[in-house]
Amino acid sequence: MYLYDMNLSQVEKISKALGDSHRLKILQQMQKNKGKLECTEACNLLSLAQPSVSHHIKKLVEAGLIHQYKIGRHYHYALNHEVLDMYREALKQL
Amino acid sequence: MYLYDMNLSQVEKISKALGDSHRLKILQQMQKNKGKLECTEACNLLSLAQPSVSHHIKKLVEAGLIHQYKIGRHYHYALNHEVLDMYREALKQL
DNA sequence: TTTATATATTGAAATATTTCAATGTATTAA
DNA sequence: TTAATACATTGAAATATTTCAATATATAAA
Repeated sequence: MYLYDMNLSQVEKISKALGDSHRLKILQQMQKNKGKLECTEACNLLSLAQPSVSHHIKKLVEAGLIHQYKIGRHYHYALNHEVLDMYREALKQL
Repeated sequence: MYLYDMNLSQVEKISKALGDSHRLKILQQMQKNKGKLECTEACNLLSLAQPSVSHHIKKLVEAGLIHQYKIGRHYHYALNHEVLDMYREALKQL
Protein backbone atom coordinates (compact mmCIF):
# COMPACT_ATOMS: atom_id res chain seq x y z
CA MET A 1 0.00 0.00 0.00
CA TYR A 2 1.55 3.23 -1.16
CA LEU A 3 1.59 6.35 0.96
CA TYR A 4 -0.40 8.32 -1.58
CA ASP A 5 -3.05 5.64 -1.85
CA MET A 6 -5.80 7.57 -0.11
CA ASN A 7 -9.00 8.81 -1.68
CA LEU A 8 -10.82 12.08 -1.23
CA SER A 9 -13.38 10.70 1.19
CA GLN A 10 -10.64 9.32 3.46
CA VAL A 11 -8.90 12.68 3.41
CA GLU A 12 -12.21 14.30 4.31
CA LYS A 13 -12.77 11.94 7.22
CA ILE A 14 -9.29 12.42 8.64
CA SER A 15 -9.51 16.20 8.23
CA LYS A 16 -12.83 16.19 10.08
CA ALA A 17 -11.29 14.11 12.86
CA LEU A 18 -8.43 16.61 13.15
CA GLY A 19 -10.79 19.60 13.03
CA ASP A 20 -11.59 19.73 16.74
CA SER A 21 -9.44 21.16 19.52
CA HIS A 22 -10.30 18.42 21.99
CA ARG A 23 -9.26 15.72 19.57
CA LEU A 24 -6.05 17.56 18.72
CA LYS A 25 -5.26 17.79 22.44
CA ILE A 26 -5.84 14.07 22.79
CA LEU A 27 -3.34 13.43 20.00
CA GLN A 28 -0.87 15.91 21.48
CA GLN A 29 -1.08 14.28 24.89
CA MET A 30 -0.56 10.88 23.29
CA GLN A 31 2.59 12.20 21.66
CA LYS A 32 3.91 13.44 25.02
CA ASN A 33 3.08 10.07 26.51
CA LYS A 34 5.03 7.80 24.16
CA GLY A 35 2.11 7.54 21.75
CA LYS A 36 -0.28 6.19 24.37
CA LEU A 37 -3.19 7.48 26.39
CA GLU A 38 -5.99 6.20 28.59
CA CYS A 39 -9.55 7.47 28.31
CA THR A 40 -9.65 8.53 31.98
CA GLU A 41 -6.50 10.59 31.48
CA ALA A 42 -8.15 12.36 28.56
CA CYS A 43 -11.23 13.15 30.67
CA ASN A 44 -9.05 15.00 33.19
CA LEU A 45 -7.09 16.73 30.47
CA LEU A 46 -10.12 18.05 28.61
CA SER A 47 -12.60 18.76 31.42
CA LEU A 48 -15.20 16.86 29.49
CA ALA A 49 -17.62 14.18 30.62
CA GLN A 50 -16.53 10.63 29.93
CA PRO A 51 -19.07 9.93 27.15
CA SER A 52 -17.86 13.05 25.32
CA VAL A 53 -14.28 11.87 25.45
CA SER A 54 -15.39 8.44 24.31
CA HIS A 55 -17.15 10.08 21.38
CA HIS A 56 -14.02 12.00 20.39
CA ILE A 57 -11.84 8.93 20.65
CA LYS A 58 -14.30 7.05 18.46
CA LYS A 59 -13.96 9.70 15.76
CA LEU A 60 -10.19 9.32 15.83
CA VAL A 61 -10.50 5.53 15.67
CA GLU A 62 -12.98 5.68 12.78
CA ALA A 63 -10.61 7.95 10.88
CA GLY A 64 -7.88 5.36 11.43
CA LEU A 65 -5.69 7.84 13.29
CA ILE A 66 -5.55 5.80 16.50
CA HIS A 67 -6.26 2.26 17.51
CA GLN A 68 -7.31 0.64 20.76
CA TYR A 69 -5.52 -2.14 22.61
CA LYS A 70 -5.27 -3.50 26.11
CA ILE A 71 -2.57 -3.83 28.76
CA GLY A 72 -3.78 -5.87 31.70
CA ARG A 73 -7.00 -4.37 32.97
CA HIS A 74 -6.52 -1.06 31.19
CA TYR A 75 -7.50 0.08 27.74
CA HIS A 76 -5.05 2.16 25.76
CA TYR A 77 -5.08 4.11 22.55
CA ALA A 78 -2.11 4.68 20.33
CA LEU A 79 -1.43 6.91 17.37
CA ASN A 80 -1.32 5.22 13.96
CA HIS A 81 1.63 7.01 12.40
CA GLU A 82 1.19 5.27 9.06
CA VAL A 83 -2.25 6.77 8.49
CA LEU A 84 -1.10 10.23 9.53
CA ASP A 85 1.84 9.95 7.13
CA MET A 86 -0.46 8.83 4.32
CA TYR A 87 -2.69 11.79 5.02
CA ARG A 88 0.25 14.18 4.92
CA GLU A 89 1.36 12.69 1.62
CA ALA A 90 -2.14 12.93 0.15
CA LEU A 91 -2.19 16.64 0.97
CA LYS A 92 1.03 17.11 -0.95
CA GLN A 93 -0.97 16.51 -4.11
CA LEU A 94 -3.18 19.53 -3.55
CA MET B 1 8.87 32.08 10.06
CA TYR B 2 9.58 28.40 10.53
CA LEU B 3 7.43 25.73 8.98
CA TYR B 4 6.46 24.28 12.33
CA ASP B 5 5.40 27.65 13.68
CA MET B 6 1.69 26.92 13.79
CA ASN B 7 -0.47 26.68 16.88
CA LEU B 8 -3.23 24.23 17.73
CA SER B 9 -6.03 26.59 16.85
CA GLN B 10 -4.59 27.22 13.37
CA VAL B 11 -4.27 23.47 12.84
CA GLU B 12 -7.88 23.10 13.92
CA LYS B 13 -9.06 25.79 11.50
CA ILE B 14 -7.17 24.33 8.55
CA SER B 15 -8.36 20.80 9.38
CA LYS B 16 -11.94 22.06 9.49
CA ALA B 17 -11.47 23.78 6.12
CA LEU B 18 -10.14 20.52 4.66
CA GLY B 19 -12.93 18.47 6.24
CA ASP B 20 -15.50 18.96 3.49
CA SER B 21 -15.67 17.15 0.15
CA HIS B 22 -16.74 20.25 -1.78
CA ARG B 23 -13.79 22.23 -0.49
CA LEU B 24 -11.40 19.37 -1.25
CA LYS B 25 -12.76 19.23 -4.80
CA ILE B 26 -12.19 22.97 -5.16
CA LEU B 27 -8.56 22.50 -4.11
CA GLN B 28 -8.18 19.48 -6.41
CA GLN B 29 -9.56 21.42 -9.36
CA MET B 30 -7.22 24.30 -8.60
CA GLN B 31 -4.32 21.87 -8.68
CA LYS B 32 -5.39 20.59 -12.10
CA ASN B 33 -5.71 24.17 -13.29
CA LYS B 34 -2.20 25.45 -12.48
CA GLY B 35 -3.22 26.43 -8.97
CA LYS B 36 -6.03 28.71 -10.11
CA LEU B 37 -9.81 28.65 -10.24
CA GLU B 38 -12.76 30.96 -10.81
CA CYS B 39 -15.84 30.88 -8.63
CA THR B 40 -18.17 30.24 -11.58
CA GLU B 41 -16.06 27.24 -12.58
CA ALA B 42 -16.44 25.86 -9.07
CA CYS B 43 -20.24 26.29 -9.21
CA ASN B 44 -20.40 24.08 -12.31
CA LEU B 45 -17.98 21.57 -10.86
CA LEU B 46 -19.87 21.12 -7.58
CA SER B 47 -23.50 21.56 -8.66
CA LEU B 48 -23.97 24.00 -5.83
CA ALA B 49 -25.59 27.43 -5.81
CA GLN B 50 -23.22 30.36 -6.10
CA PRO B 51 -23.60 31.56 -2.48
CA SER B 52 -22.72 28.07 -1.24
CA VAL B 53 -19.56 28.03 -3.30
CA SER B 54 -18.75 31.51 -2.07
CA HIS B 55 -19.17 30.25 1.49
CA HIS B 56 -16.80 27.34 0.90
CA ILE B 57 -14.20 29.56 -0.72
CA LYS B 58 -14.42 31.91 2.24
CA LYS B 59 -13.63 29.06 4.62
CA LEU B 60 -10.55 28.19 2.59
CA VAL B 61 -9.48 31.86 2.53
CA GLU B 62 -10.03 32.25 6.28
CA ALA B 63 -7.91 29.18 6.92
CA GLY B 64 -5.18 30.78 4.81
CA LEU B 65 -5.20 27.90 2.33
CA ILE B 66 -6.06 30.04 -0.69
CA HIS B 67 -5.99 33.72 -1.55
CA GLN B 68 -7.96 35.86 -3.95
CA TYR B 69 -6.60 38.04 -6.72
CA LYS B 70 -7.77 39.57 -9.97
CA ILE B 71 -6.87 39.24 -13.64
CA GLY B 72 -8.67 41.82 -15.74
CA ARG B 73 -12.35 41.61 -14.97
CA HIS B 74 -12.12 38.16 -13.43
CA TYR B 75 -11.49 37.08 -9.87
CA HIS B 76 -9.19 34.16 -9.26
CA TYR B 77 -8.21 32.05 -6.30
CA ALA B 78 -4.91 30.33 -5.83
CA LEU B 79 -3.57 27.75 -3.44
CA ASN B 80 -1.21 29.00 -0.74
CA HIS B 81 1.36 26.21 -0.74
CA GLU B 82 3.29 27.69 2.17
CA VAL B 83 0.35 27.35 4.55
CA LEU B 84 -0.39 23.81 3.39
CA ASP B 85 3.28 22.90 3.92
CA MET B 86 3.25 24.44 7.39
CA TYR B 87 0.15 22.43 8.21
CA ARG B 88 1.75 19.22 7.02
CA GLU B 89 4.81 19.97 9.13
CA ALA B 90 2.70 20.74 12.19
CA LEU B 91 1.03 17.34 11.86
CA LYS B 92 4.43 15.68 11.90
CA GLN B 93 4.66 16.59 15.56
CA LEU B 94 1.62 14.52 16.50
C1' DT C 1 -20.52 -13.92 43.30
C1' DT C 2 -20.32 -9.17 44.47
C1' DT C 3 -18.19 -4.85 43.90
C1' DA C 4 -15.30 -1.61 41.67
C1' DT C 5 -13.16 0.27 37.63
C1' DA C 6 -12.81 1.55 32.80
C1' DT C 7 -14.93 2.37 28.62
C1' DA C 8 -19.05 2.20 25.18
C1' DT C 9 -23.73 3.19 23.71
C1' DT C 10 -28.18 5.52 23.57
C1' DG C 11 -31.03 9.31 23.17
C1' DA C 12 -32.00 13.99 23.46
C1' DA C 13 -30.76 18.89 23.95
C1' DA C 14 -27.50 22.51 22.63
C1' DT C 15 -24.58 24.21 19.18
C1' DA C 16 -22.36 24.65 14.68
C1' DT C 17 -22.31 24.11 9.75
C1' DT C 18 -24.26 23.96 5.23
C1' DT C 19 -27.39 25.49 1.84
C1' DC C 20 -29.81 28.75 -1.00
C1' DA C 21 -33.13 32.68 -2.28
C1' DA C 22 -32.85 37.34 -2.16
C1' DT C 23 -30.13 41.17 -2.28
C1' DG C 24 -25.79 43.99 -2.35
C1' DT C 25 -21.38 45.54 -4.43
C1' DA C 26 -17.99 46.27 -7.86
C1' DT C 27 -16.41 46.25 -12.46
C1' DT C 28 -16.88 46.44 -17.31
C1' DA C 29 -19.18 46.53 -21.89
C1' DA C 30 -22.54 48.71 -24.61
C1' DT D 1 -25.75 55.80 -17.79
C1' DT D 2 -27.69 51.30 -18.35
C1' DA D 3 -27.16 46.47 -18.59
C1' DA D 4 -24.45 42.51 -17.83
C1' DT D 5 -21.16 39.74 -15.32
C1' DA D 6 -18.84 37.97 -11.24
C1' DC D 7 -18.65 37.46 -6.59
C1' DA D 8 -20.10 38.64 -1.52
C1' DT D 9 -23.40 39.07 2.22
C1' DT D 10 -27.61 38.32 4.84
C1' DG D 11 -30.92 35.64 6.96
C1' DA D 12 -33.36 31.56 7.62
C1' DA D 13 -34.20 26.59 7.02
C1' DA D 14 -32.08 22.00 6.81
C1' DT D 15 -28.54 19.13 8.44
C1' DA D 16 -24.63 17.61 11.19
C1' DT D 17 -21.90 17.65 15.34
C1' DT D 18 -21.10 18.00 20.17
C1' DT D 19 -22.36 17.27 24.80
C1' DC D 20 -23.88 14.73 28.76
C1' DA D 21 -27.14 11.98 31.90
C1' DA D 22 -28.47 7.48 32.08
C1' DT D 23 -27.45 3.00 31.15
C1' DA D 24 -24.82 -1.00 29.31
C1' DT D 25 -20.76 -3.99 28.92
C1' DA D 26 -16.54 -6.07 30.14
C1' DT D 27 -12.87 -7.17 33.22
C1' DA D 28 -10.66 -7.86 37.49
C1' DA D 29 -10.23 -7.55 42.53
C1' DA D 30 -12.25 -8.87 46.80
